[in-house]
Amino acid sequence: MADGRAERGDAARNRVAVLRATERLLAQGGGDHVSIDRVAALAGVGKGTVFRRFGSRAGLLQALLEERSKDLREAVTGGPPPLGPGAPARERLLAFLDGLGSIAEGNAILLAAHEQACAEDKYDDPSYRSWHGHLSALVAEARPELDAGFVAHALLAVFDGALIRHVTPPEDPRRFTRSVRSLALALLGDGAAGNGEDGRHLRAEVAAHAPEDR
Amino acid sequence: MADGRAERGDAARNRVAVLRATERLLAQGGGDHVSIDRVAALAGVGKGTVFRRFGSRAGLLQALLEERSKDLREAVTGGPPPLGPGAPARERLLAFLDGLGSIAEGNAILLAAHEQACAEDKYDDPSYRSWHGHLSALVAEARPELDAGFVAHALLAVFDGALIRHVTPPEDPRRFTRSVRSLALALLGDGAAGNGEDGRHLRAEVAAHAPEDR
DNA sequence: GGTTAAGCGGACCGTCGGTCCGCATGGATA
DNA sequence: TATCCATGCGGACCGACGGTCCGCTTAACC
Repeated sequence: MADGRAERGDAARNRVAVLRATERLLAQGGGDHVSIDRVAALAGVGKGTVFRRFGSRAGLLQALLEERSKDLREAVTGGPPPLGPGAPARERLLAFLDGLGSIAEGNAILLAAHEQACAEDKYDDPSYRSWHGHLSALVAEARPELDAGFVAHALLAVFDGALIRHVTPPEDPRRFTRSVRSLALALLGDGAAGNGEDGRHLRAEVAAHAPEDR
Repeated sequence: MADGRAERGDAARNRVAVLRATERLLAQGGGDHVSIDRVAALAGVGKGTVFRRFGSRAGLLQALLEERSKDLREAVTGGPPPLGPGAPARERLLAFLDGLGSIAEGNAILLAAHEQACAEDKYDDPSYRSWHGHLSALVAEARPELDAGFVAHALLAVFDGALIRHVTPPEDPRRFTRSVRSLALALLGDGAAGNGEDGRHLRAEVAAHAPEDR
């Protein structure tokens, strides 16, 4: 966006064709089933086109992932509380993890494929950096005595495609997100502000900072 | 071990040659620098031999990793406290994480290469299963109200080769292990002030999922 | 020395991610 | 509508990879 030149019509058409082909392949086979050759063939496009558009296999998967998490990103930066600014850090953090959990549960295979493709560069990926920045700011605010940066890495480390598949039984597809939430609660010291149902206990041991964001 | 047949002399010799070649390549280049062809060539051995011995690239790296963590495994199962049986769960857990941290810090590249090679099967790897079993038993004992299985996965998730390299500055090679320890302390509730005395609650918010993963 | 199963090696295979470059075309301009 | 060229296209091509196969060698036991 904001490029000097606008994207040409055929280019735009091809981009969505490639993206759609990728998700179809992802859905019908494992992550390693998605090779560039296959994607290109299914999209009815040359291989070179895929690389011109996305740079690499990792870039392609990244783009798809970004598309799937765009809503969350917007909600986090500019939406209403508790995801967006305005809510206490602790609540924002839990809400964010819930949101990320939903996405991750629905895209475990994509996630795994992306991790595989990124290999070492995963932590330099702008998308990862942004989640990490957000999370670690919230951790720093909610629990200043912790090493926020590392805790944020640790929380994100759990969003591993293969792990999600490993701990998700077919009959309980939301279990992963619940587990993440209870992990976060244990880390933050489970005060209040869980889900609405059992918010009866309230604990003020570690001062929860007043609502103030950023 | 305990095979019907003993290992033939040349086979044994070749096995160590391959292992040594692998670690030399690992040391002198990145994880992707270790291809089977190169390993075989450096070991002065045919490619087929490597596969006969180790089954796959993942198996080869696994074997090397196992060799590097053999001491820890023995210390954990049969050694003196606090690593071995006898110490309180909390202390054993911290000692174990320290031990694993040391290994991981010294083998981040190997670790990363192994993760890359294992891809999806990582969580079925016997070595992973064993660490996970140990950790989750300790967590269950130290903090019965937590979902021990998932917490154990979360703690292990942090031992990611690429992450370790990412958070380890050259001038402080032990930083990762310290971070892990403080993470664990936060999770277990840091009995910071007193030792056996732990000022925290014991809340029984139902966090107990079935202790079973798929 | 003879026998035989275990081990060996490297040619071979299919596939992959990625590059390259001659050709087609969208779309702004006149 | 005719011209023009940057942008984009496609698929042949490349080197490298993990893994297999099979005819030959050899260690170890009688």
